[in-house]
Amino acid sequence: MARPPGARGARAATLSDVAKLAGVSVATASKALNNRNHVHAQTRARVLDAAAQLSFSPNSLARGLLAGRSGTVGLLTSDLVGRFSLPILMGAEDAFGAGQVSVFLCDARGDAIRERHHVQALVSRRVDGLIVVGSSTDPRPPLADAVDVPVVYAYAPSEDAEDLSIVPDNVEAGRMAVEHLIDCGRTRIAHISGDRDYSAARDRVAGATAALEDAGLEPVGQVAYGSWTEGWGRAAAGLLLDRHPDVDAVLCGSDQVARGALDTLRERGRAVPDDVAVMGFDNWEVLTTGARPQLTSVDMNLEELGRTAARALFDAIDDERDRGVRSMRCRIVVRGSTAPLS
Amino acid sequence: MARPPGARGARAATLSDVAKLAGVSVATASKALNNRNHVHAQTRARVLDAAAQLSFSPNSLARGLLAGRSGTVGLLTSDLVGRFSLPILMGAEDAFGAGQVSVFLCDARGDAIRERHHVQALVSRRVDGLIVVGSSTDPRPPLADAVDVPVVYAYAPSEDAEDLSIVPDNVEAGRMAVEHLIDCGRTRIAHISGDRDYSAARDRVAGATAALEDAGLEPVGQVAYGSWTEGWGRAAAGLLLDRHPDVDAVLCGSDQVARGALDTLRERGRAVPDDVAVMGFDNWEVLTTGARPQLTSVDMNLEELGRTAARALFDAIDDERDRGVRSMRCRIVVRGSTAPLS
DNA sequence: AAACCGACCGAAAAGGTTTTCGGACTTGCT
DNA sequence: AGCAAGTCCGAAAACCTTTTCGGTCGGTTT
Repeated sequence: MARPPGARGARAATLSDVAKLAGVSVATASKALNNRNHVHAQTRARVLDAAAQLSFSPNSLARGLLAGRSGTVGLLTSDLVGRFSLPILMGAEDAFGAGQVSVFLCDARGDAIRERHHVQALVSRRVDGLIVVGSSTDPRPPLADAVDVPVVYAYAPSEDAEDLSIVPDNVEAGRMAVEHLIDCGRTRIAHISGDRDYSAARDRVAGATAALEDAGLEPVGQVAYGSWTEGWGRAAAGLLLDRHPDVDAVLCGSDQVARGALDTLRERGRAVPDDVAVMGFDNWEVLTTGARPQLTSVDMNLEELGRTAARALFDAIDDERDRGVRSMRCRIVVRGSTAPLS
Repeated sequence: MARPPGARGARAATLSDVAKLAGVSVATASKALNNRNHVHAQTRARVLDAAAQLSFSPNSLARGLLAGRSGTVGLLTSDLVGRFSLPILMGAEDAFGAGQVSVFLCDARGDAIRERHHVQALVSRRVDGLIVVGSSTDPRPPLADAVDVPVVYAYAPSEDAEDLSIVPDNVEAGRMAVEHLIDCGRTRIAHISGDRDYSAARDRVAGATAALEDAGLEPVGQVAYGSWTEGWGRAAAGLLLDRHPDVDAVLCGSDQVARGALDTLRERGRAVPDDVAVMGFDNWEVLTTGARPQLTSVDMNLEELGRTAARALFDAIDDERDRGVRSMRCRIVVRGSTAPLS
C-alpha cells in the first residue's frame, strides 16, 4: 500500500504542523477545522488546505483527555458465540456508528474474573458508557466493580432494579404466537417448549397459556419442556402425535425445536400447514428459510433492542438517567408453516 | 448500583490526587504504581493504599498520548451478520484481550463509504493496528485510505500482494474431505457444491477433484453448482440419485447443502452412512449436530485464524512486518454421517 | 573531617488539542 | 483626527501521565 507523505514511522501530522504550513497559530487552526466562528473565510480555506495536504487527522486521545469524555463506549458480552449477542451488538454498533462514538468490544466468556478485568480496562480507557449484553434472558448480577459511567443491560436484565435493562417481552411474544395460530383458525394447539431452566422458555409459555385461556381454548396436552434442540423437537412431536392425534397446531420453543417437529410431522404424513400449523421462536434465518415449508417464527427484534440500548445509553450519558426493566415488543414473521385453515 | 466515593459527575481520581493523599509527588506516585525502582517499599505501600482508597484508575488516554501508542486496535468487518466474521472476531478478541490491548469493533456492512468513515475514525483514535475481516474468501480491494499503521486482512485476502492476508486453505480442505471419504472405503463420490461465484466453492472443488484424481477415482457425475441452501441440497441430491444410483458418498459445499442432501437421501430410503456417506463444510454447529445422523464437516478453524491474524498484527506492530497470503489448515470433525463401510 | 556514594524523592517537560481572553487591526462615524 | 465597534488572530492554560534529571539526605571511606 502506498504510504502517505511521511512513510511509516514518521509521526502523524499534528495540528501545529498544519498551523505552521498555513501560517497561522494552532488556536486559529483548531477553530478553522472545527467550524468555529471568528475565523476569516480565506484563513479557514488555507488551514483546510494545509490539513488536507498533510492528511491531518486530529488526535482523539488528546481531544478526549481535554474534554473529559472519550467518545467511546464499551460493549461487554458474556458470550459472543451465543446466537443472541450478535444481533444486539450489531444494532448497538449501528446506533453508535452513526454518531461519533466508537465501540470497544469485550467478551467475558461468562467468566466473572474476565469480566472484571475488562471493566477495569474500559474504565481506564475512560469510556463514556457501557452496555452489558447477556446470553440469556435470565437476570444477571450487576457489575462487580462500581463504575462511574452509565450502564445499560441488554437482553439479560440486571438483578438490581436500580439499573436500566432492555429485554425482549417474551410473555407478550408467547401471547402473540398463540393469537396468530388462533387467527389461522386453529383450536387444538400444543406447546413444545425448550429448556425449563430458561426464563425465556417459561415466559413464552406463560404468555401462550394466558392467550389460550383468554380465547377459551383448552391446551392440547401439557406443555412439554426439554432442550433447545432438533432432537427434542422430533421426540416431543412424536409423543404429541401419539397422544393427541387431533392436534392442529404446534407452537415450539425455538426454531430448532420447530425444525425437529417438522421432521416428525412429515414422517408421520401430516401436511404442514394444512393439517398442522407449526411455529418457532427466534427467527433464526438459516433454520427458518431452509425448512420445508419455511417456518413462521417470532422475531425478538434483537437488532432493534441493541439500538434501543444504545439510545438509552446516550440518554443516560446526557444525564437523562432511566431505570428499571424496559420490555421490547417482538414480531411475528409469517412463512409457509402457518396458514389459515381453508 | 452503589457509587464509589465521589458520586457520578465527580471527576475520577487522578494521579495527583493519589500523590496528595499519600503525601508524595506525582512522579513518585507514578513510579510506585508502575513498579519502577527507586521507590522505598514503605512509600510504595502508602501510594498503593491511597490509590486503592480513591479507586484510582490511570487514564489510558493520557498515557497513550504520551507513549505515542494507544494500546488499541481496530477490527473492521465488512459483514457482521455473516456467519464467518464472528468466530474470527472471537479469536482476535481472545488473542488481544489476553494482553493489554482493547479492540474497536466496526461494521462497514459491505459499504465502501462506511468503511472509509470507520477507517478515518480509527486513525483518529490512533489505533496501533487494524484487522480487516472479509465476508467471503474472495479477494477484496485494499483499504482506500492509506493508513500508517499495520493492517492484516483476515478471511478475505487483499488484492494487493504487498499486504498480509490470513485465509483458510480451502483447496487443501477439499482434498482432506475427499481423502476422509476414501478412508471410509468410498469409491463412488459425488460433489454437490455451492455458489460457483464464490472462490470458496471453486477452491474446495479444485482440492476435491485433485484428491480423487490422485486416488485414481472417477468423480460421480459432474460437480453440481448451485446455491448455499438446503433447497439446493435437496434438489441436487434428487438429481444425483436419479442419474447415479450407485453413489456411496456425497461431499457437499456447505452444511446447509448437506442438510438438504440428508433429507432427500432419507426420503429415498438411503441409509446414512451405511449406504451413502455425507459430508458438509463449515461445521456450523446448529446444523451439524441437529442433523440425523449428525453431520461430519470440515471446520475452517476460524477462531484460530482470528488469533493468528491478531498475532501477525502484533508482529507487524513490532516492526516484524510480513506480507503475502498465509493459508491456514482446516480440520475434519467426524460425526455420524460418515463411517467406514463394514 | 572531607569527599563520596547510594538510595530515594521531586520539579519539569512532553505529548496534541480546545478554549479563553486579551490584543491588534479595520471600518465607520462624529 | 479621534473614537467606538467590530473582526480576526495568537498566547497560554488545561487535561493527565511518564520520564528524565537534578537534588537531598544519610551513611561510608580515606
